[in-house]
Amino acid sequence: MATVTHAVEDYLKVIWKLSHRGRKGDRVPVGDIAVHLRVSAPSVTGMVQKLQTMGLVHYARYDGVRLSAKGRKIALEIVRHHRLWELYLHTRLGVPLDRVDVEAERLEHVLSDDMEELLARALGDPTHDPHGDPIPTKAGAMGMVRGEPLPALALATPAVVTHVSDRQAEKLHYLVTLGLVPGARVVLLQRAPFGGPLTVRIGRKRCAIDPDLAGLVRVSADSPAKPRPNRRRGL
Amino acid sequence: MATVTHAVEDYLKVIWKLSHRGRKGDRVPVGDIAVHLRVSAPSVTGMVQKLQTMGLVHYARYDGVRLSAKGRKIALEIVRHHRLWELYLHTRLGVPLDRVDVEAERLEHVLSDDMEELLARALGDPTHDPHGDPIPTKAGAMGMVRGEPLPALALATPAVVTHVSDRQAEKLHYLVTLGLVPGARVVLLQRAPFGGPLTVRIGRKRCAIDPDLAGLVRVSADSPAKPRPNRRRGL
DNA sequence: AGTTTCCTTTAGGGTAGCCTAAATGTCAAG
DNA sequence: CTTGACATTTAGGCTACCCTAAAGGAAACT
Repeated sequence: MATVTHAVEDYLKVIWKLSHRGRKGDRVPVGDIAVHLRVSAPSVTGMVQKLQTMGLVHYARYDGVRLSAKGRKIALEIVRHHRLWELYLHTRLGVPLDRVDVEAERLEHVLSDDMEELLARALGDPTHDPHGDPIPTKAGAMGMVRGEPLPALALATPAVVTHVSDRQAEKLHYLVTLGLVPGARVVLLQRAPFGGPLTVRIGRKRCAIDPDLAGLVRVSADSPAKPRPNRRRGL
Repeated sequence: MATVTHAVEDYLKVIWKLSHRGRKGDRVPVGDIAVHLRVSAPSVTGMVQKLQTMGLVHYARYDGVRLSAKGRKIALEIVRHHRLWELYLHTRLGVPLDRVDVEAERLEHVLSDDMEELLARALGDPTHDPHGDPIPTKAGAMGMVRGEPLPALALATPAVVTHVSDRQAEKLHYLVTLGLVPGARVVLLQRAPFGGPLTVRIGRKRCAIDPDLAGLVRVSADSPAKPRPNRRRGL
């Protein structure tokens, strides 16, 4: 079996991510992979063919890519690494929420099994990363993203942020400056008509926010049962 | 200027290390580099030529390699990364002393300036790594290895281990099992004649140890001024 | 069906870093 | 000063990953 290089890991992770957007089954278009990896389409075709000979993906010309069981296992390992590092960087080193992704991107490829175990233990075998995304277990099982989209929250109901999407870096950065991070207490005060802005109380500040942007945030009505760890201030 | 790849960093680090053994000035033989990087000699020649065109080393055929100022700066950065990670892994994650090197070997290449700063701060801007090796400052200044070789210690004088060489992995492992790690309290009880074994009290255990092996350990007569952090047990 | 448009793939190249085999330089001992 | 032992370099090749330009398929509109 050929070696699983960093590049291979990157491809598998991206394929895994994209296959969860449920467009055409779980078949991922080659072009999408190219965009997300910032690589040319021919490069992707080439690598995907290689991944197939390695038994990591299923692939037919002009018909998208699908992870094999073996490929998915590796992808989940990488995701686990990534999210463990994110949590670690955020809670232990104080790396700001909107920067952990970039750092973890490089660290994820560099984590031995021993270290993974120590890292997970030091963090108390966590189930979610600092964005609220679930961390796959070593066996490959994975929880759900918790909560409902902030725009769907009932008015005047105290809630806690459970998840902030990290898909778009700049938007995430803005949400962080608003204080809209996992663990924050929020109340939806008002919904302007015609898809207008939401008025939200975040902590003790109040602000208006576009519903599309707010859609990147998930909240859970205030059951203070699960106070997730989210110590330390940002940089 | 060409990119500083991981491989380039590895070469510079090894050249830096080897140039400190003071054999022929600071000119490092190509062959030694090959041995230490577990790479063929021709590969080294090729890379060294490339490093020269990058202005990172001085090099003349058949006459060894010397770091340029630019090369040394990069090498010291990598050493700083390496030793910061070692200290972090050991004190914060409980990675055993005889394994931190391997892990840090990969992590050293993956540390942004921001992260380096956070890491150093989280550790209290330390001056020495868990083996007792000095950590270069960001500016490139570096302290000394402290203490004297254990075999040179005066008899019956309480002392503290300040440094354990990590050059030979198996020997280090053995020293760790003896408890001969930085911070440990030792007393040299007896020196057998004709280069025979030393009898040493380590903590409250007593053991006999070959003087060559003991030479890998440095100690400082017991001034309890600097109790270096060395928390957590091993794996 | 014909044609346009938008993927996607093939063809052909490039760089980085490693290798082995063969040639060449250095140095010391006869 | 020659020769043998050993270190080093040159020559030629391989793999991994990326690229651009051009060819090929699929799907949608006329």
